[in-house]
Amino acid sequence: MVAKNSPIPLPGSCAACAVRPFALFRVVPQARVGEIARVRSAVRLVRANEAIRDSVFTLYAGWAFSWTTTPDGRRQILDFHLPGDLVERSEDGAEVSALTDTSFCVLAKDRLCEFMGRDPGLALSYADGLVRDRARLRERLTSLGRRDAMGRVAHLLLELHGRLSRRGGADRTGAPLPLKQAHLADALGLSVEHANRALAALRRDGVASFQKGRLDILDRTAMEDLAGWSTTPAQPVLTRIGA
Amino acid sequence: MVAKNSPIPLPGSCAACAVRPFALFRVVPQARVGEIARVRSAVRLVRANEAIRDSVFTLYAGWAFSWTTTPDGRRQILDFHLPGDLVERSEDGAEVSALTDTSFCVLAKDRLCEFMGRDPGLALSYADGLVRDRARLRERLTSLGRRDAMGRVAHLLLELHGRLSRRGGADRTGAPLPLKQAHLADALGLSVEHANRALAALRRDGVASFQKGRLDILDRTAMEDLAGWSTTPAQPVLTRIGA
DNA sequence: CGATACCTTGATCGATCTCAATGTCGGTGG
DNA sequence: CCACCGACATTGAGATCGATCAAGGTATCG
Repeated sequence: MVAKNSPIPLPGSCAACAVRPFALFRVVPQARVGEIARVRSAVRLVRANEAIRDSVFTLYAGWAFSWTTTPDGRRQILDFHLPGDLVERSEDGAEVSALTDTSFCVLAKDRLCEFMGRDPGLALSYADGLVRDRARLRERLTSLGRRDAMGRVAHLLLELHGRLSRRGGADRTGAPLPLKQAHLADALGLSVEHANRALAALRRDGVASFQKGRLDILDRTAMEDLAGWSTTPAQPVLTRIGA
Repeated sequence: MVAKNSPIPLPGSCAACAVRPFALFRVVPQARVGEIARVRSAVRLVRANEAIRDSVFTLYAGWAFSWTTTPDGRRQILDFHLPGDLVERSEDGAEVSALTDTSFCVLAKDRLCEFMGRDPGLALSYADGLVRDRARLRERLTSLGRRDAMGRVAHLLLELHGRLSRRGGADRTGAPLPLKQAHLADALGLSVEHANRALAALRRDGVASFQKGRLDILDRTAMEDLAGWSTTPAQPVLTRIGA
């Protein structure tokens, strides 16, 4: 509700887009950027905690997340979305909400489909994103199925750190993470209280500290160990497109 | 190890393939089946419980499953694969094993990539499969995060029943499921003993019975209720290809 | 008949949830 | 400037669900 002055940058020209190297359209050569612009149907800004109603968009700035609720009203966070991510809503009953203030490019479904139907490289880029989503979900499933609270928390923190690193949004020892403990809890199938205790334990053991929106990795080895971190960084086997 | 006479059919000509309507290549018109045949690099038969080493294949007969283990040796089943499913190995550290005796067509990665790079419809068909995988994983994640043992079991049984139905492998009231209780447990993050108790409870309450490789849905409504079943059947938003 | 794989049951233990406070901090209105 | 408020984080105690450990039971197969 609070308006505050918006520090959130809005996406500008596709040609100079800062997140394109990480986004769906990274495979489109500079000479054909015009075709991208025609797929973009709107630019939008959504404030933290607001729902996002557009069904396909590329996040430009800020974080978002997808979630569902069970009939008894408990929330499960399905994935976090970072700048550059292609997000699709209502693939199922899932909702998408802004975690921080966000800005993004809304894509026209039909025009995107048409573009992909004409450009196999783009379709494969789309598939590549899906393969990554799947890999992430599989890791998370393993967390919820077979890791204890500390392991789950450590694993998610490492995952987010890694994703940020790849985009240049983190240094080796830490990163800003705009999450609340409730987000961690709802992503990991824990109660807020227990998530809190797990974080406290990580801090107590000198493994990692996550406070005031900042993650600090104090002992990477211990953390990977706790998380059962797979050294293999999930290589897509079929979507070896250019980038 | 036991040889038995193999009741497992081997895939034959692509043109007459019985599972193609559900498989990646469903989008290739009959006139161009020849191109499919060139992607197939081998036909294989793998016995129940054996590992599958091929990295990309279309399952033709039997069931398979993907799984990982945590460093402490606990198994997490990531997904079950049914006839027609495209399966990729080693996208991460995950293994694939035959659940029953299986037969499948091994695909040559490079030739498949080349085909998809030439035929956007095929690439989109690939993406479509990934979207479905993702939807399934999200449902499962919700199960492990927010549903209790009975809910998880009910949900997975309904999911498998639905997938079989769509292929004509089930009737409204039940279906053959070649799983052991250990598979349910490892897919759902439960101990075998507790999975057993959950199944017993479902039977006791007249909801569903899963015994000797057969699922019987006794009270569909109660079961969906327990499972927190989402009525929305996960519609892909971007991959509206022909089939 | 024994062996093996799978299912079932019981008793106990422990991780995590729930419920109920308390603490902290930034912002806001007086 | 101060008192208050709301959002979030933290802590404690007790209740629970599901894990573990330990036996049996059952069926199939050689």
